[in-house]
Amino acid sequence: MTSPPPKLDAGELVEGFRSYMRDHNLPLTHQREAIASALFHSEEHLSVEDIEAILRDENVHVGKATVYRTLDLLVRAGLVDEHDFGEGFKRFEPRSARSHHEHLICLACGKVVEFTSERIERMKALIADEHGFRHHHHRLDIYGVCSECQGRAAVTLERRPDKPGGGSR
Amino acid sequence: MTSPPPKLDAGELVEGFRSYMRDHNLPLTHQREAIASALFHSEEHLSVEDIEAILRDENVHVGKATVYRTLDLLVRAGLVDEHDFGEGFKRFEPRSARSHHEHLICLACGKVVEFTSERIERMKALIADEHGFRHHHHRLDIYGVCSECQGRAAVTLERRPDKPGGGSR
DNA sequence: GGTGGCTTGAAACTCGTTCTCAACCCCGGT
DNA sequence: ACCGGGGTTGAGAACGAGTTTCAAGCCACC
Repeated sequence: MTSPPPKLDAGELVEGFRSYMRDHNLPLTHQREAIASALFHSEEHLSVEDIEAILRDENVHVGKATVYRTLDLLVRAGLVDEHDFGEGFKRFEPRSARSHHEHLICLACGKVVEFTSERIERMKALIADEHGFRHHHHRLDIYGVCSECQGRAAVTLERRPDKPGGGSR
Repeated sequence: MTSPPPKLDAGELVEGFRSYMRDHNLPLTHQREAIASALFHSEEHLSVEDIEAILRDENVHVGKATVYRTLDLLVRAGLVDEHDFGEGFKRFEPRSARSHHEHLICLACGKVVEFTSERIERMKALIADEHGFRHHHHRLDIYGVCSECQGRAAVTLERRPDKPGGGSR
């Protein structure tokens, strides 16, 4: 959906995956490599469906159970982050070298923009502390309409996760 | 799960619901009143299952389709907020007179604590602006372990929504 | 090359949520 | 009070993301 920006360290991630597998005595199958590679070479926040489509385009057939299983593996390996933008399904994103980031989601076109904020990082720790919580992780998603979509006349906000008016799945 | 704090303006909300129905020429059925009342008189973030249990205890039988439909109605009426804490199902909360608030979720016991932060309110607008987004709404959930659960020895973080290691549904 | 154990894929299954449709109820008019 | 029509209800079927099952297959080490 967004223009394809410079790839980040896909190679590194693939290498990290290989060594994780080796270290854990897990076989590195073709399927696993294909899935990991598809995800690592993408800048998007991919859904399982997206991943299946990419593999299909590459004429690699992988059952969906395997896709789910491998994504689980990647998440547990710490190489991929799992997100729920309230669409009714999950999205996955390679964990880059970049620090933790938040998301801006366009309600009109679905585009996801990432950003970081030192201040928010500090604040969340403070707030957890204030309430006696030991902070584990957090999630900040800001939903709005991106500049491009604001241009288009009378944008109807179809996808409105976690808010009034949200449609069906 | 939490101790029952002073009820907020349940009566007001029920009244608001009645006038919304009247204004929109929608029939006010027993089922709808029962569902709205159950939700408005609760301080918790209720799941559909929770609501069904409350109604069952009151010996009011309501089909689950109706529960979902009525919740939809309440959300559209702006009287109820819908939340997704990554548990695989939604939770509903009466929209109190209080301003928008964020959530602190205990990964061990599931307790949800609400808080507000002027600074975060301002920051989210600023950030949206910076990226050319017209801000619509946002969601900030902080996951951690509450003070009570920190006491219990070796708490295993079973429910880890939106993060590595998250279990099944 | 053989072999043991983990992985795979298809299909069945789970579970939250939505849809379908005939029976039913609310409510304004009488 | 009674009617009538349009929205509502409930049971169950349907749906869709995600998980489980299990026999067949592949990886890696010998």
